[in-house]
Amino acid sequence: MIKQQVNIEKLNKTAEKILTAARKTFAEYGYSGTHVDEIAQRAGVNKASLYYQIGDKDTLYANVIHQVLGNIAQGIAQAVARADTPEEKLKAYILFIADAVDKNPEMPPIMMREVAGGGAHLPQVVAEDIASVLKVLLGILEEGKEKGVFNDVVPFLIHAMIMGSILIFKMGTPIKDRQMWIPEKLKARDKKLPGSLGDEVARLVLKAIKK
Amino acid sequence: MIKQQVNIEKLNKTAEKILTAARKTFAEYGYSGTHVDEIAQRAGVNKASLYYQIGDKDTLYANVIHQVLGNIAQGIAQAVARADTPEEKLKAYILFIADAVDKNPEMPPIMMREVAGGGAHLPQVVAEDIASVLKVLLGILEEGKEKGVFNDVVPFLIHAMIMGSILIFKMGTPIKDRQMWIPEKLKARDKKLPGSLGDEVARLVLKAIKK
DNA sequence: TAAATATTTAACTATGTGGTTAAACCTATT
DNA sequence: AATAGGTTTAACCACATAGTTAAATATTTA
Repeated sequence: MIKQQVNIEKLNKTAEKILTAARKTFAEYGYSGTHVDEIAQRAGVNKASLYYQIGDKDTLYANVIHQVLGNIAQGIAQAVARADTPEEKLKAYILFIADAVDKNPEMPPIMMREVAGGGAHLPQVVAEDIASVLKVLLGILEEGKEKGVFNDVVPFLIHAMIMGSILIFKMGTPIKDRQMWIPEKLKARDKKLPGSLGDEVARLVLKAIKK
Repeated sequence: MIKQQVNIEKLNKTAEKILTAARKTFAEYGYSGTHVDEIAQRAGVNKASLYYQIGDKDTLYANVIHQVLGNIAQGIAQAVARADTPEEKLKAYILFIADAVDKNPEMPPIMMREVAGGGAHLPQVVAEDIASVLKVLLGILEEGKEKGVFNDVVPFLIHAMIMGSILIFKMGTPIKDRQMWIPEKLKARDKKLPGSLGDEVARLVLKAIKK
């Protein structure tokens, strides 16, 4: 599953159109549900051109997933570094992820399907990026524990809680709102999210682990 | 996408084998990634027999998803009813879900892919089941708020937090443990989950929303 | 401008996949 | 045992889909 990466810096117009179309299509239908013909059609290019510019379906997917998931790591590290206390660092961490998800609406479905599939087509580059994000979280939690502001927690469960809250809320809301038989109270209540999703998740998680 | 439901009560051996194989295969590869031939092969029956007993791929999937997601609703309501205080009810709620996931390892991947796909092939029966689960949670949170033990929260975000924590932790752990470049500290720490996953999630969520 | 190179295209191929069919094979009833 | 109804099966079909090819068309280089 490890395929060549297209140099994203020097992408021509055609390749850009293809990758954008691929990102949307993979996000919508998943790897197996996506047809190369549809990507070509959405991009407005001939299928052979797609193969010429990027490569086969696997390569296409590897590039998309790298583009979507790969570039978050360093951003997080920077955002966290700017904060002082463990509380502020954790808040910065969560806000950055929530913001990345906002700016990158294809990320939630792709990540969720990837997790659901056991990371079967995760290229190593991306897995390493994720690992580095986890390492940042681990550092924050340890510092908080040492300084006596956080309880002893299971780091990966905190990760699951943060990512899960954000991903499921993002993806679940449209489904919920489409269903008529959902109690009105629930819909009404969720409309008035106090602040951003990131703010709210940060509040809850901080309250959950603070001493 | 709404298809006939096979009467699960009076299932013969063949149909059972087929549905079991289908459940595993759909969980592993998702709807589009699953091939009817593989289900038949895993079940040890001829493909035509599969069509004779259950129906086409859509019907097969609808039955699987109903079997996996549908029967939780009433169980939750009962478990919650047995508890007295809102805190105990919420704990019972979370423990029941964690337990259901444990007993039903196909549930996490199927649910996650369903959410990722925007609930595109969710049969109405199942969607209604999920709605009733949400209604139970809403009741608990409102009671807690009225009695002054819970803060004012966004119910669907609490739902996302509970489900997200459980699903992502369950599905993410094997991926994480397979990756060599994950910090050893993280792996070691997670080995000693104090109590069950449900216990830990319940503790965190309760602490997050308690006044 | 002309040759060489890069890029795009329509048409094609091979294979995979969902679904069907008609015959063979059980199983129970008379 | 003979018959009828239910069940399974091998073989088959139509279509979809990933990937290729060789020619046509831009683009760059000399």
